[in-house]
Amino acid sequence: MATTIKDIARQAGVSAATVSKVLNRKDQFISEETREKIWSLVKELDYTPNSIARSLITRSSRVIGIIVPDILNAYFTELVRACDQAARERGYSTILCNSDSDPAKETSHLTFLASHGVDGIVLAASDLIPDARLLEKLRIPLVSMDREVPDLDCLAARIDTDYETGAYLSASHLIRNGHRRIAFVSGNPLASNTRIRRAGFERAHCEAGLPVDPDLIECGAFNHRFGLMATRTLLDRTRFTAMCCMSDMLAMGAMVGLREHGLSVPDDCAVMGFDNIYIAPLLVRPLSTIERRISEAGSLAIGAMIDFLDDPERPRRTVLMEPTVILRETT
Amino acid sequence: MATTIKDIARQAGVSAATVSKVLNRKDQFISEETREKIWSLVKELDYTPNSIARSLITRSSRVIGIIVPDILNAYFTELVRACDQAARERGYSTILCNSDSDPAKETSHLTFLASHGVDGIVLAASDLIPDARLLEKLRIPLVSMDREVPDLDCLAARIDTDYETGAYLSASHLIRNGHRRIAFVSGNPLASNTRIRRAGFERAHCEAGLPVDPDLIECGAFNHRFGLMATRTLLDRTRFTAMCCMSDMLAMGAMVGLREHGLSVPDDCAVMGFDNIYIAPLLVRPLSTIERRISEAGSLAIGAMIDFLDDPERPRRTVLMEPTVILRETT
DNA sequence: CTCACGCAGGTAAACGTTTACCTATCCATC
DNA sequence: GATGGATAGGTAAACGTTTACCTGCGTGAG
Repeated sequence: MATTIKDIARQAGVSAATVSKVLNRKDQFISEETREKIWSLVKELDYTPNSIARSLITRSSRVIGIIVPDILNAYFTELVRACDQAARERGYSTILCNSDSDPAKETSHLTFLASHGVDGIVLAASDLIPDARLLEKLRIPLVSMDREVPDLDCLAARIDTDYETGAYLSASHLIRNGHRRIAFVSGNPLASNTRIRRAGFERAHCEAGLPVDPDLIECGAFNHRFGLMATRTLLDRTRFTAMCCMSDMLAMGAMVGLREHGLSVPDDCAVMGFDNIYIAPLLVRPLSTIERRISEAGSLAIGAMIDFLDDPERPRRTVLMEPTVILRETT
Repeated sequence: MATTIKDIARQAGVSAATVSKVLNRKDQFISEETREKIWSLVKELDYTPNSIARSLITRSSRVIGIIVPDILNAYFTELVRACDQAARERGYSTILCNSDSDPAKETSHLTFLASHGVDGIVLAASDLIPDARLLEKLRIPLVSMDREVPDLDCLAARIDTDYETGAYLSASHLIRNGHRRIAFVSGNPLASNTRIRRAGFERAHCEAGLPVDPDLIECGAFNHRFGLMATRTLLDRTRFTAMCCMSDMLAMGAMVGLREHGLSVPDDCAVMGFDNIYIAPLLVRPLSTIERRISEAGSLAIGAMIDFLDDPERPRRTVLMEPTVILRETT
């Protein structure tokens, strides 16, 4: 049986209310003597307040829920890590949920987090738009990252990356290097974060006076498995000298596919990634990529969330992060 | 304001107790009619029980805490993913904590998890032995993974890998391939999971009648940063034709170090990893390694935890997983 | 002497559930 | 016609906190 506030109160010869006041530093009207006695009992009995009981009454848990589509994708691992760290620095904790890009799971995580009384939810890029009705109903502050989300009044912030520019930079770099047939590999073709990247990819072609061959486009998912599959499909179907992958995980899969076909990177085929996950420089052939400052994004998300929790009236933030190019050895 | 059990009760014209009974399927003495009315109201009002209130009274949250030293290490990402999945399949959720191999953080996570009423804690490999007094006091079922932990009665299971054999297999493979000077890179030299691996490494040498040169040993941490640093140190200090890295992350760092020195893998220096993280085959030079079945380990951990929660009297399990060799292109 | 106020602390309700135990009705049995 | 066991459901306490409001007491001003 863990120590409760009542144990402290009894041993200190005061009421539970007094102990609570001291613990929460609302102790301006508590004598120095009582205060000291309480603190020393707290230490002695190793008392930790029961967060559950506290949450029940205060309706605040100082916990933030994070939903990502795939924690195995190193991008999200970094993001989650950054969120968690930022949260802890501000006295919050996080609960992680993995949706597998499955809307049903996402919905169930949303209700799970709600029933566990999280103070806010960070919803990271997933292919689909969440059930607006549910979000509306939960009334839990929400920070969306890199995804379309309806404009609810519980939307605390929106953290996005300028995908259009990122994809444009990636394609432009390859075009400048003389490539004329560039494959484009990205996630769910229906999701905005793929459509927008494709627009940037096409703009680069347009400005260079190059056509975009639909045979060079493969969209499906952002993981390495799809990167491999897409590369196999592309290699069977057509010819190209470079690949513009819209995530580093895709690029890693793509390089495996190229290797299978005996093609060397970057001599036979250049590869651009996107995200600059921490593994990118560790691949034995370090990956050229687009830097996205994952940690900063995670930190921003949590910061925005907590700011909103502190003061829901403050104007909503929407941050658009500018990507930059990192050149390594694959291009 | 979320719907509560009282809202349902009022609208159904029954007491909250009745609703609770129906919801928890303790409804043998509730009429079919009432039961249906309640369920339909639950659907209609989108009622989800408040887990906090429930936990408070039942003293069970159906949440399992997981503490890992470094979520960025792909090994732990996979482990956490597997734990989470296994937990969800059995109706539990997980809360993740990252200790950065810092005993102080680990302690604070332990009390955090306790105060949030988790039903159990999975403590994954970290360098140090946790504060036994604290564990003893928390009385929360514990599953330890790949680490030394005092023999408490709240220890539900211990999931370990046969590191001795793993390291032996790794070194033996390299010795069979004709290597005579093999570097050994591992984590914290004081931790048992490094000492044990070193024993296996030495046994392989012993059986082959080879000496172990202390100059070839570098122990520090299991991440890729230390892998890189250790490789630089080793290259400066001595000569070797192979590296026996005790984690894949170390191997990834090592390969970067070898590359810096213009050495090619495996021609100039062979590299063995340990863990078989999912990234290993994605490195452009796929990594030979020791397979550890991370997912199975995670799943076992959670299974053991929940079995223990279901029946604390059942005999404790200690599982020792046997590693196997996976040969790819780095050796 | 009264009043008001500052101080130190107590009282009890509340948060949303679960659950042990109680009540009331009905029907069959002796 | 009393007893008793199903059946259907209600009552209220409990979980561990927080917090609005109350109670004395002492003291200084009027």
